[in-house]
Amino acid sequence: MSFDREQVLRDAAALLSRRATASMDEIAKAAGISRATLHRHFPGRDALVRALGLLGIAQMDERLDAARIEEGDPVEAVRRLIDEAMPVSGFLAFLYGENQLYDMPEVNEGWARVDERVSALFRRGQEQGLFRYDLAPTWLGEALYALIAASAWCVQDGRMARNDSARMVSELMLGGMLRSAS
Amino acid sequence: MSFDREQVLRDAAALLSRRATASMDEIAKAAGISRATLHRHFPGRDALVRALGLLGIAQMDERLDAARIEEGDPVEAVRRLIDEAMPVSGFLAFLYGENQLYDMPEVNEGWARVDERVSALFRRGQEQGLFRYDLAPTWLGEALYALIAASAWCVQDGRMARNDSARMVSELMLGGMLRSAS
Amino acid sequence: MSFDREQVLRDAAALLSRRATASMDEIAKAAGISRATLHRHFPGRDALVRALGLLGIAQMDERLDAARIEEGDPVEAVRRLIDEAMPVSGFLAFLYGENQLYDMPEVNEGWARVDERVSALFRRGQEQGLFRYDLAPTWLGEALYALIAASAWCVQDGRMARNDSARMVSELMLGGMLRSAS
Amino acid sequence: MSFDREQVLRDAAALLSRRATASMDEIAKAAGISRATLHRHFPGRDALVRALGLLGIAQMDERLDAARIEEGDPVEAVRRLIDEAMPVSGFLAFLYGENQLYDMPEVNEGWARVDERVSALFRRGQEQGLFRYDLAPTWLGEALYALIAASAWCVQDGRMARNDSARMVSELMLGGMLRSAS
DNA sequence: TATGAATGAGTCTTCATTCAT
DNA sequence: AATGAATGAAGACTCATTCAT
Repeated sequence: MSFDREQVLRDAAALLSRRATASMDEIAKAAGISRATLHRHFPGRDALVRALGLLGIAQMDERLDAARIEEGDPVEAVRRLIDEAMPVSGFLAFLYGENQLYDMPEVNEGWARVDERVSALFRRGQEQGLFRYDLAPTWLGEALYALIAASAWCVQDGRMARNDSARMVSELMLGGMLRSAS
Repeated sequence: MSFDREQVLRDAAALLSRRATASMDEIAKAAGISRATLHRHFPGRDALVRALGLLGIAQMDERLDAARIEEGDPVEAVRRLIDEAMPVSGFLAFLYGENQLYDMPEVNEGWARVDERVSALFRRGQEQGLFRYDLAPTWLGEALYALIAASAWCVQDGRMARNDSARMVSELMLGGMLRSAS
Repeated sequence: MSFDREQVLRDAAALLSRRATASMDEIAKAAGISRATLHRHFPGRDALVRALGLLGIAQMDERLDAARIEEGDPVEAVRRLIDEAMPVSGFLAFLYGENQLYDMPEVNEGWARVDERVSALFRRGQEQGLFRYDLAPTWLGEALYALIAASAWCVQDGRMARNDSARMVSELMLGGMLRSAS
Repeated sequence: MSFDREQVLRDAAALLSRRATASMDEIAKAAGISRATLHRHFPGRDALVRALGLLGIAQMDERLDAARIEEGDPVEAVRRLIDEAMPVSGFLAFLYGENQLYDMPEVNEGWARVDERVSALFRRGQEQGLFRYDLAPTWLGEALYALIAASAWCVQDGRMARNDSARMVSELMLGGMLRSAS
């Protein structure tokens, strides 16, 4: 069985974002490989966590690029952002929840860059008079990550269809739950 | 220094909801007592987690009662729910994130009851034509918990004023981030 | 250095029969392995004590078989019993002194079986008019275990030659200390 | 309830000779007093063990005096020794089994003195041609302590009548278990 | 003197990690 | 690359001990 680094990391992120206390043994099992192999490729738990952080950030950067969030209508940009981010929601959930990452400067910086890009989008929407002024861009960012993570867990647990998740997040973020005014 | 069980649990919930891997030592320090004292009152980590789960559920039940979420205008009921829940948002964040609780039947049942009350409110809002039909009550519940937890963390980290948090969650849930809706 | 389960148990029995309060660390050191390795093979102190009890009983059963204590002249049977038991005297001393074993049904039953075989030998000797009637089989059994344990400790402490120990016990049990009896 | 130091020590010796791992709590309960009281009178577990050792030795010295083991017929002296020692058999069992005592010089010396007096008796018996030459005085001493301890436990467990115990030990030591020659 | 709270110290236990096969 | 053994390091837990009531 060949070793698929990205798949292993995906499985690890999915597990760790739900159970931060998972042992290396459980992680290896979840990824379908042996402890020793896991250790060979990621020498130490810290190395694994770092790799998860770095890959997660790289993925997010790619997705933000693909979504061209700096361009066009902010509302549509938010939709594209969510659509693009959803396939890597497992990594985002991990990044959002894992506090150990705070001790890793490189990861921290990378995440700050990602977060800044997202915040900039929200600011741009506010400046164009499209987004509410009374919700801080920082909070909108946090809320977005929280909702994407929540939807990822719902999908994982079978409480939501994978194909619905992007819309569930987009609609709530953009329109709220009220039927009213629209 | 006298031992305040509820305060200890509050501190423990705040810490554990952020770092599920926190050691008993860290928890004790966060609560300002010694490891041994923590163990005397909660014999074993499981006991502590269980106590946290049970207290969190009891608190939520109280708050749902206080908010009278089964009564009146669903929109106002949601606002009251969020207002009331915010003071115990630390416990809610813990309940939302701690997967070990799944192994404790009593806690599980309690949480299911709380969750059902919340879902019922969302269903009621939909039946009255006030809430959108295309967002499942289950998802709205998850989103609500996720946003409350996120706001609790923002407050903890000093990125949001405590007094703003309820409004931040309410507005996003009810109105979404778009200005146009008003 | 390869792991020899029986040797580890032998060392543990020798130590625990003398110092019931010995820590797992001391036991591991006495066996020439690390604490962690000891724990890997015997997960928890109870498991170690149980294993010691079960092995001790199995050894005694074997030795009673080998000594054919149910056959032939009771006096000779007692001599054979002592001769055979001496090589496992460390385990017998452990079984004799360790009261934690009382909480382990399987060990308890095994020991009761061993004890019954020994008592039966003493009863048989009495019935054949060879052993004194005024010393109860139960007491003779206790005395035998106590003397074997005592001799094991004397050998351990270098106060008695290993090769003498069986005779020391046999002679005292059978003939008493008086010279006149001969 | 007045505090009876000797009674407390007697109870403690009885418990500790059987369960060396007994906690201070259990010891206090066995003696019918509170932990704090036990600690007031014996500041620390070591102090308690030391007090037990010293009292046990003092008792034995008294009993050896009372038995006048240095005088008269060695056989009768052995009988008197056993008769006198039996009431303090609990302490003797403790002294015999407790290895922690080896670290206490005063106790060690005291015990050496007691042991020497007992050994001297056995030597005297051999010199007078009454005791067997092939059983070393050291071994006879060990055997005597072991049998007295064993009988104490049998009495404690209800497997032997208190009034029989001295005879059970004397007869076995002096005459052995054989009916034959006498 | 008894009781219950609090804690430092030390033991028990687990886990990440390495190594040999 | 997989497996099982071995272990240091770290966390969980218990107990002796002190203190306040």
